[in-house]
Amino acid sequence: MVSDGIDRLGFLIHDVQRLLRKRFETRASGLGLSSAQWRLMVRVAKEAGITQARLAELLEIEPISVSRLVDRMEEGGWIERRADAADRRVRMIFPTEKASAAYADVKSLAGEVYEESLSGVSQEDRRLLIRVLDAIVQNLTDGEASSLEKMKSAEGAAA
Amino acid sequence: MVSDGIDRLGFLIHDVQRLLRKRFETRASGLGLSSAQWRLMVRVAKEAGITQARLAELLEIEPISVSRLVDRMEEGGWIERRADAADRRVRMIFPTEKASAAYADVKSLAGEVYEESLSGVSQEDRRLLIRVLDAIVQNLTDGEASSLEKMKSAEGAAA
DNA sequence: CTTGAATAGTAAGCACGCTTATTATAAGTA
DNA sequence: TACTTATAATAAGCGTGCTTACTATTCAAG
Repeated sequence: MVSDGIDRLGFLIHDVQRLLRKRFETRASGLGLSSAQWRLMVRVAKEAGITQARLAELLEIEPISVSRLVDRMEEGGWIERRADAADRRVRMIFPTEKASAAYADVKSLAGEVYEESLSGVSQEDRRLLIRVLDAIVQNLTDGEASSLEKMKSAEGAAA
Repeated sequence: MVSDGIDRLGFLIHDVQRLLRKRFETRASGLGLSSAQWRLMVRVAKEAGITQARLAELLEIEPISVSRLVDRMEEGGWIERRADAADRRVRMIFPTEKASAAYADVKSLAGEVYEESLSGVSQEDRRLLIRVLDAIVQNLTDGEASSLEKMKSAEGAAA
């Protein structure tokens, strides 16, 4: 009950995240693509022309973090910013040729890392792992992420 | 096979780690203790007088990262550095009164966060989660961490 | 004892997250 | 139309990780 290991959950998740990131970045070091940059690249690949504000929402990081990540990715030649004719505040993000060419390779590289990390784990246990991780995300997201808006409306009505 | 969700493992682990850290730090914000500082504090609580070099090994971060983490924790009044009479290179780390007093509270706070995150997950699934995460750490650690030393010996013999 | 390698700690500077504040533009309203 | 508020992006500066490079000290060989 006390020794079910749940008290190690935080440290364990921290370790797994660190090791996965390290191994991915070691593999991708030839490309010069970090895991944060890869996460953003996936979104841009799915929706070319996406705005930075939308990227911030999807990646659940702050707009300023997107801004600087995009800076470095633009320098690295992975994406490019273009102006939006309809809204001059907006910078639309497009993948470069280089990004489109590398996409499939990086994706399979990520797949290899996952495969290595799950060596010896049964298909059934893998499915359960994903299911439980999804549940954790749900539990920690409920009443946090989307309730920000609700809070604002509620408080706003009182003020 | 393709849709077992394993291709989301990296993003999922990343999200879980981020959400756990965020919730912990929100709860602990009154204390002014970050999750990185908490990880270090646990080690110091278990072994008062531990050296920074040993902390770097245990936390699996670089000595320079420990150095600056310890700087901030010293400023925060959580730990103190003391000289080692036997080895003047060494700075021994001790918890302060404040740290000792807060330890149990922070530990139970962490427990609450884990409990919230696992709401609705059966005891059996929790045990399996921990087991699989341990397996991943094993898989990603093998031939990396401890082989550093072996590499050095091997290369050293050739040079 | 002296020389050279190893070890403990730190400095400088970068990546990627944050908070807080600012600028430019759009959109809503009196 | 003019004023106010909201939105998109960025700037400045901090926390926590990294690499690379440095100092101080200890240890191992000779």
